[in-house]
Amino acid sequence: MKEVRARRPLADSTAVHDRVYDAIRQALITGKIAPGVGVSLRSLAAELGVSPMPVRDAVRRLVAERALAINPANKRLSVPSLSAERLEQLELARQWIEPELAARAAPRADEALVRRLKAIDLDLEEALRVGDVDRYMVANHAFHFAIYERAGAEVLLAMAGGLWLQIGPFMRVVFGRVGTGSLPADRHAEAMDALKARDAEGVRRAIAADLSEGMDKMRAAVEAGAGLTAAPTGQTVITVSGGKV
Amino acid sequence: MKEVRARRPLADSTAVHDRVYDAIRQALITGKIAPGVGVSLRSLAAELGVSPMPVRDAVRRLVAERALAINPANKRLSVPSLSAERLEQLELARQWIEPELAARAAPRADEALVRRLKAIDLDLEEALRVGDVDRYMVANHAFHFAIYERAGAEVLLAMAGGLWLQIGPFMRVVFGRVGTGSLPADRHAEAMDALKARDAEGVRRAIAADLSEGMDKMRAAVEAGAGLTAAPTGQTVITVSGGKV
DNA sequence: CGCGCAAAATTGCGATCACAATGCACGAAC
DNA sequence: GTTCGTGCATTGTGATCGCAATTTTGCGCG
Repeated sequence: MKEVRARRPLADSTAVHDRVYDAIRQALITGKIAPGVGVSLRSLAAELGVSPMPVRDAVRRLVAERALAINPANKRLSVPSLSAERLEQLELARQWIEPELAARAAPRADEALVRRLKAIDLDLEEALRVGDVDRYMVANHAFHFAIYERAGAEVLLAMAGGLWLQIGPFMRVVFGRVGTGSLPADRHAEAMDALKARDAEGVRRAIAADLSEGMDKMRAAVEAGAGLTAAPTGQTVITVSGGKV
Repeated sequence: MKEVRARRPLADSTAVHDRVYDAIRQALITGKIAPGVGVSLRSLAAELGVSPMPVRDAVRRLVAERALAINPANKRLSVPSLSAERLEQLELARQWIEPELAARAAPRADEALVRRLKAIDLDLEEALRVGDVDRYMVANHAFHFAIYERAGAEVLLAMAGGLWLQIGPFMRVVFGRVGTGSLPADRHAEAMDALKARDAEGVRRAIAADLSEGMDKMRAAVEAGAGLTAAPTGQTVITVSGGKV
C-alpha cells in the first residue's frame, strides 16, 4: 500500500504525533481501551491511518506518564493493571492534589466558570440518566479539570492529569458496575456553590468528598474481583458485568 | 562520516534510547545541563554518538516528565526555567510526597539500608569538603532515593522522581552558590537514626526539614535572580555508558 | 490426537532520507 | 550606521528500510 498521503503543513497547531497522543489519551481517560489487552505500534498506526513513527512518539509519552506499560521482556505494551497498592497510592495522591487545586481555584472563580460548570454538570446528569458511559466519563473529566485549570498551577495540574490518566481506564469499570445508581452530582453541586461563594475550604471539602466516594466505589470494585490482571503473555480481554468491553 | 556502527543485540537489558534517556536524565538531575540553554536533537545525538532517533525517544519521555520544555512555536527544546510559581508548586509537592515516602520506608528499613545510607552520606560529606558539586548532587540524590525506594510505593516513587527531575538543574545552581557552606548532613543523620529506630514520624520530620532547608536556599537563589541564567560551570558534556564522546 | 521443532510473520528499534519551517547571517539599500 | 530582505544552514517531523528477536503458525513425527 504505497498510498501517497497529502503532506500536512507542520506549523498547524497539532502535529500528527500530538493528535495520536490525544486520541489514545482520550481513549484511556474515557476507558475506551480495556486494561490488559496488548497493542502494537503498527496496529495502532494502521488503525489511525498514519505511519508507526508518530505512534511511537505518542506511546513514549504515554509510557512516561504511566498511562501505558511496556513489558520489559516482551517490549510489548498494554494498559497497566490496577493492583490494590497502585490504587491506594493513586487515591492518596489524588486526595492530596485535587482538593488542593480546587481550593486554589476558588479565589479565582467567576460567574463564567460556574456557568460552564453548571452546563457540564447538566450534561453529566443527562448522561447518567440515559446511561451513556462515554459521555459521563468525558463530562466528569471536564468538570473536574475546568475547576483545576482555574487554579493556575501548571505543575500540580500536570500531576493531576497524569493521575487521571492512570486511573481512567478503571473509572469506566466502576461506572459500568455502579451504573446509574448513586450519583456524585450532589458533591458537584456543593463544589459549585462553594466556588460561587469563593469558599476555598468548602471547595476543597466538596472535591475531597467527591473523590472519596468515587474511589470507595473503585476500591470496592477492585476488591470485588474486577481485579483486572493482565496476563503476562497473550491477550486478556477484561470482562466486567459479564460483558466484553 | 558514514561509519558503519557495530550493531548491538537488542535484547540486552538497555536499549540505546534508554541509555540516552539515562544519560540526559543524570545530566539534568546533577545539573550538568544549565537551565535556559537550548539543545537540539542532532547536537545531542552527535554528542552521544548515536542517530537522532533514540534521542528523539528519550527527549519525548523527558518532555512528558516536564524535565525538558519545548517551545510550542519554535518546537525547540530547552531546560525549562524555574519561575517563582513553579518553584512554589514543586516545593509543595515535594513536601507532601517525599516525607510520605520516607515515612513509609521506615517500617521496612533494615541494617543494610542504614549502612548503605551511611556510606552514601560519608561520600556526600566528602564531596562537600572537597567542593565536588557533581559528586554531591549524585550522592544527595542517591541518599534520598535509597530511602524512597524502600517504601515500595511505585506510583509515589515515580512522582518523586519526576519532581527531582524538574528541580535538578537548579539544585546545582543553588549549591554552586552556597558552596560548602551550611550542610544539611545533620538532617540526614536524623533520618538515619529514625530509620534505625523504625520511627516513621521521625523520618518524616527529618526529610521534611531537609527538604525545607534546601528549598529555602533555592527560593532565595531564585529570588536573587538566578531564575534563568545558571552558573556556566563547564560545558554540557554528556556521556553515554558506552563511552563514545 | 498430541507434541515438538522449524519456518514464516509480526514487532520494536535504530538509521537514513525527504521536507517544510524556522533561525541566522551576510549583503544591499537608504 | 542602521535596517530590511534574501539565501543558506539547521531543526523537528514523518516515512521508509533493515535488522534482530520474539511470537505465531504449520507440519511432521510419535
